[in-house]
Amino acid sequence: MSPEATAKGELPSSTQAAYDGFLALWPFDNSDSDACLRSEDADITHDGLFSDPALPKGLTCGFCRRVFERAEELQEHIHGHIYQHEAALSLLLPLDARTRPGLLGTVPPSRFQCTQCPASFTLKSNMDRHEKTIHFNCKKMQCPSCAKLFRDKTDLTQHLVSVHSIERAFVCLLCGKGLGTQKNLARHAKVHSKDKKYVCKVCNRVFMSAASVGIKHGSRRHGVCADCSGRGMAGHLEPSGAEGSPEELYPGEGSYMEDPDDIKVEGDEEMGDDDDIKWKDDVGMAHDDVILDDDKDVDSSQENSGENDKDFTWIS
DNA sequence: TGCTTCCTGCCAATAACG
DNA sequence: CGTTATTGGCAGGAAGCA
Repeated sequence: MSPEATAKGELPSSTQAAYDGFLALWPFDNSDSDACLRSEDADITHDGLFSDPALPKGLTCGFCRRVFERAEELQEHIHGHIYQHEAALSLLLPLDARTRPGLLGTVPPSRFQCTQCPASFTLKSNMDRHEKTIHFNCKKMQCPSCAKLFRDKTDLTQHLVSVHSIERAFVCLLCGKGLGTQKNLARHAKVHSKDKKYVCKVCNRVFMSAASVGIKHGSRRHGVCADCSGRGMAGHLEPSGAEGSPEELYPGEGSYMEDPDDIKVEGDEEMGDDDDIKWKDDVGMAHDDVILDDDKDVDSSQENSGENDKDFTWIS
């Protein structure tokens, strides 16, 4: 994250990720089938919360729809919601973002904030799109085969090709496998390319896909595999076990590094065939699986041992 | 300026494999 | 059955166009 970007108030990727996580906690209401009209129908209270016109006004919680008999009870109840959300956000956001004024209450300059949730966007049109699709559940493109709704033509086309079409227009030149979309072909190509593997910076295990690095939410952002980020973390901690969370162990921008200079496993030529890949010996993992053999790997692993907390080992 | 479209990355679900 | 690879869908950024 450049200072310029910081000065502009843009969110670091980790912060945006925290935002994403927070959005999952935000009480979206997509239940209204006629939600495209909702922006006109719905009332926004002074707290910025939805008040459903169909429910008794002023006595219904905009978060959970609980109905109260007295306004004071409702007010106290809503404050509880707000406290919960702010507490959750304070845990999700990096320290600098927590302390930076404006993040919880307003948008950074040059960004457009959604009127219904804390999300902000670089373009107003993107914000409008967000509000329509997320808050008003307005998706115009419908699949003629399964009636599933999509945001735009591209998503629908991708769905049609990948789900309903037998034809696989995009063929892998290396294995002949056909894929429905260019995106899937590009992703499939990584299977053959040895220059795109993902290595956990704690245990150095190599994964074929980014999704496999951290199945569990969040761990991938720190370049730590699911094992090391959560349940399996204890095995890789210092005996003192002082610092517990992956966030504490691997702070920073939250994004993985993609710097070939930091790669210590000598990816391309060292790995040879995929079958040659094995687990690192020094982490005590199962040896049935693949690992980067080669003395160089061991050496570089040792070199890297003291800087595990520096960068995500991202082979590219 | 607003809308549409494409590109991209992420996550969850599922298939494949040992 | 556990782990890894693959896939489909979602959503934000940004370019193109009227």
